[in-house]
Amino acid sequence: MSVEETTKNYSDTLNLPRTDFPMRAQLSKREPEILARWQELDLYERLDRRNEGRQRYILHDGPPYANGDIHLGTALNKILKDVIVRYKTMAGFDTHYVPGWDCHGLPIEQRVQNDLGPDILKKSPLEIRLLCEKHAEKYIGIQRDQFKRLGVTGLWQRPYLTMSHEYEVGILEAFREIVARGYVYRGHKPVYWDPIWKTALAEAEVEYQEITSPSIYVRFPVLDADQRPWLQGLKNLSFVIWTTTPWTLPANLAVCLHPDFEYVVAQIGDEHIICAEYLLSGFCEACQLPAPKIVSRHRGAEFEGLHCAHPMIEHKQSLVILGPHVTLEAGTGCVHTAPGHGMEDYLVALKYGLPIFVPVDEDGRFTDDFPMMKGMSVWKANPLIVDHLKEKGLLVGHVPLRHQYPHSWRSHKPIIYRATSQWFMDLSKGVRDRALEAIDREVEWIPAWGRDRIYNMVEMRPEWCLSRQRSWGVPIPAVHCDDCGDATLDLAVIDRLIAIVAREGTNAWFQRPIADFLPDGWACPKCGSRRVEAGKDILDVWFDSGSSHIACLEKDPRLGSPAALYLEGSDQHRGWFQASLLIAIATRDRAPFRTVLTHGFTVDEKGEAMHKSKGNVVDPRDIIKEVGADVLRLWVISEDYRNDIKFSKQILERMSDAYRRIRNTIKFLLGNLWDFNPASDALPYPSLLEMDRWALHELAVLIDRVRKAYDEFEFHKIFHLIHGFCTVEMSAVYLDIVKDRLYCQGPADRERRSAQTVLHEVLDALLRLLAPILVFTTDEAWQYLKRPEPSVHLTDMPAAEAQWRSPDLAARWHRLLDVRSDVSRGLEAVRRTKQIGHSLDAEVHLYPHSDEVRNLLETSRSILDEWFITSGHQILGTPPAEGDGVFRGDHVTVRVVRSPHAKCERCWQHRESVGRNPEGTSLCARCSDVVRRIG
RNA sequence: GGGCGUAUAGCUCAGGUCCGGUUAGAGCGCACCCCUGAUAAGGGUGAGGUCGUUGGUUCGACUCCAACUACGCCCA
Repeated sequence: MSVEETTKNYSDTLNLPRTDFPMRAQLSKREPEILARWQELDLYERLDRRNEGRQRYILHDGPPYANGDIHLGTALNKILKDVIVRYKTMAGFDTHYVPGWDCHGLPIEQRVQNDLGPDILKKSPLEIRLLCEKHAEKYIGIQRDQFKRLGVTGLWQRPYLTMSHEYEVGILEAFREIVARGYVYRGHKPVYWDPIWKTALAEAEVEYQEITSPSIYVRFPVLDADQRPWLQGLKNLSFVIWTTTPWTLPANLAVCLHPDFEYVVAQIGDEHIICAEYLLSGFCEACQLPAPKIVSRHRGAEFEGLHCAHPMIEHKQSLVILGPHVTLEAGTGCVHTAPGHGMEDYLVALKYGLPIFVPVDEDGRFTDDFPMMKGMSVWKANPLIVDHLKEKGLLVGHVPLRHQYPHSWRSHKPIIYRATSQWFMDLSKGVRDRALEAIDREVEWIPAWGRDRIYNMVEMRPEWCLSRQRSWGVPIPAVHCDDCGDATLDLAVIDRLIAIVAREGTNAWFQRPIADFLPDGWACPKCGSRRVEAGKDILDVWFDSGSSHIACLEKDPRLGSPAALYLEGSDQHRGWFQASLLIAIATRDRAPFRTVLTHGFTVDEKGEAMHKSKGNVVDPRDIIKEVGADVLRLWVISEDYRNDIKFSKQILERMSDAYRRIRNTIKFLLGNLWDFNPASDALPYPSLLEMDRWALHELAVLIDRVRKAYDEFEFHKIFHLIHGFCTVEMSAVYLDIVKDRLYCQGPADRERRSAQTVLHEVLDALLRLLAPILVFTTDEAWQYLKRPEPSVHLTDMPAAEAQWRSPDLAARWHRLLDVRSDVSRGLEAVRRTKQIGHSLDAEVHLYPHSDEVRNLLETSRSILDEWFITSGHQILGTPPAEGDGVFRGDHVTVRVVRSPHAKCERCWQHRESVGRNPEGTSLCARCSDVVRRIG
């Protein structure tokens, strides 16, 4: 018999690991198979049924927009939600996760319009709406498949859609309640306006092109200089403003100054002008004025309340006001303010209670409100206005300017800013204040700074403009009078609409005659006319999604509002969280969520945002194809999502490494449990070897910490805890050590069963703890455990047994780990000299540095060889000098020598007993005994 | 320009927080070594950080203060 064959034979007597659980994951191939199995199992239904009746924990899904494929950020968001939902489910809650989609809105309408091209002219709003609906349906299907592929579980067959009839009813009910409470009013607001198409445009529909505009400096003569002692006696005193849109001057109502800037009164010839000091010289140069002489300096705030003569309209005045939006980048620091034609002008006008004056009609022509040029287009009026100013001596300078100016994406012609009639939600009648109160009293914000963020936003935001001049959305059921032009919101009309929408959807508003929605004999409340038509405006889509707590949560008896948790990106402090909060406050007088959790944004390795133009966009589908959804999920939880979440090639490689390590640990555990039946083979806790009880203590610590991290949404800690446990406590220490017992002892020996008992507990806990994260891998492994539950997802979170926790045991074994580290370093030093290879070739002489360590070692003698994986040890007295196999560690000095004994061919330990057995084999006493017993 | 954040080894994270004080930790990766009975695995040792920058307070700051820079989100 050759040596090789002998070795092989002894190999056969070992209990080597056995499992078909593959080392290589091949997730991109295996995951779809597991998904199919879940489908067959009806896993979601089983889970959902199991949950029914338990305490609720409702994570309410913020609906993604039903347009395009999912991106990395969407994937991250859904994975985070899924981890929470799955954890809470396994922790004993009824989670009933209903995903949703946001279906209405401009992006889809725009896509449809683009596809239609010029044909759009021939389409009615209703036809456009049908195309939009189709588009949304298509992408809901696409995204749903992509989410499922990520392993996200939920009620995919019955999601909530903001365009469903049921949901639309909910939106209208919310709107009705807000109308009923008197929070909706008609007001004005400037919008981008295309005078060619006579239509409002959204920001996204505006493109910028370079044009030449008249750039003029205009005097606003001060009428009441005598009100300020420091202005008295100054001749020809005026503010000077700068504008590139002379046509907005007729609509001027104010001159706006920055309260904190330094302004000067400057003398130029026989006149005095007021402008920001910083801009004085530049402006004089531009207007080719002689050098000014500074008369006095004042803060902007000191001019507030003065009046100027209106430059275009006789007997009209312009008020001097203050605003923080004034800049020193160009002009004079005195800003011509026309609230009907500029967003900032509008906002500052609201503060001062100025009217929103719009002397321009939908064709871009002046109205009766500016009789001088009535009927003339603003573009034609521009030069005439400049001439007029020159005649009146108000023009200080005129310098044509090339600059970027907004154009319509449809007509490609310059557009104007123009205030139009809109519906608003009134925040001033208590809604804002109650919302602020709720932010502090009713909601936990995670991270805590989310509170400051949304609080400031709600506090500072303008009134909510609810109306949009689009087709794809929920109609605002206003009735417009043909005679007086008044628009009315009538609860009876809304109720009729709601009843019809429940059956037909909101298309009804666009296709049925208005009479269907009017109570008998309905007439315009203002003029009594019966000639009326349906309003064409739709609701802001934020109102759609912001109604979800009514349209989704309140409608489903399994859900209910408020929800336990909303979880979205931090952009939603302005978006969904705020819309939801305002609607809930305005209709239910409370917040719709108890906790709001936010995550950051996915960025590239440099921490920069992902943009198509930058070419750093990552498609989650590519990652899934390359490494699988479980690795992607592992990445999601490994990063602290409260900050920005970085993604890079390197990070993904590290994640794949980490995944492999976890997978291999699972494989090793499975491999050593092939002949272990927990019911009959597990040892009771008191019968376990001490080292094994220590391992259980470590497991208990892991379980406690991981569960705490789950409960506190600190997922990245879970990654580090579990990965560290697999790598350090298990692979590097416990599993490495326990291999001897597992392989070499008799299959049913106490030493082996004790270790297996622990391995089984570890594997069981590990799979459950990881189940919400590695949803595929843990379930794949679970099948090899042959448990009654067909899926790990139908089990509960593990809980550590109280008796496992033993701080005394832990303290003792942590000291032993310290010594082990010294021994390892000593072994390594000798290994470098090639005197030993495997640590089993060595015997270690230990010289403790303290009585405490000596005592520790003396009382641990029976396990020291196993613990160090060496062949023999001695505990000795005075440490020798360092050098030649002697290493001075932190706790012991170690001398490493080659074991003088022969090597057991079975367990590879060097033992005095090797060969001293009746059979005459080159085995140690332990192994010859085992071999004899197993025959 | 405003509001809210972030900035510790190549990567992912700890920590020191409120009471500033000896050599700032872990895992991964990397280098080198060992093993070949977890094997496209496993073990060991080791090298990596002026804790974003600059000032200030202090006997002493990564930790306190200020300014700045970069990056992110939301506004303007």
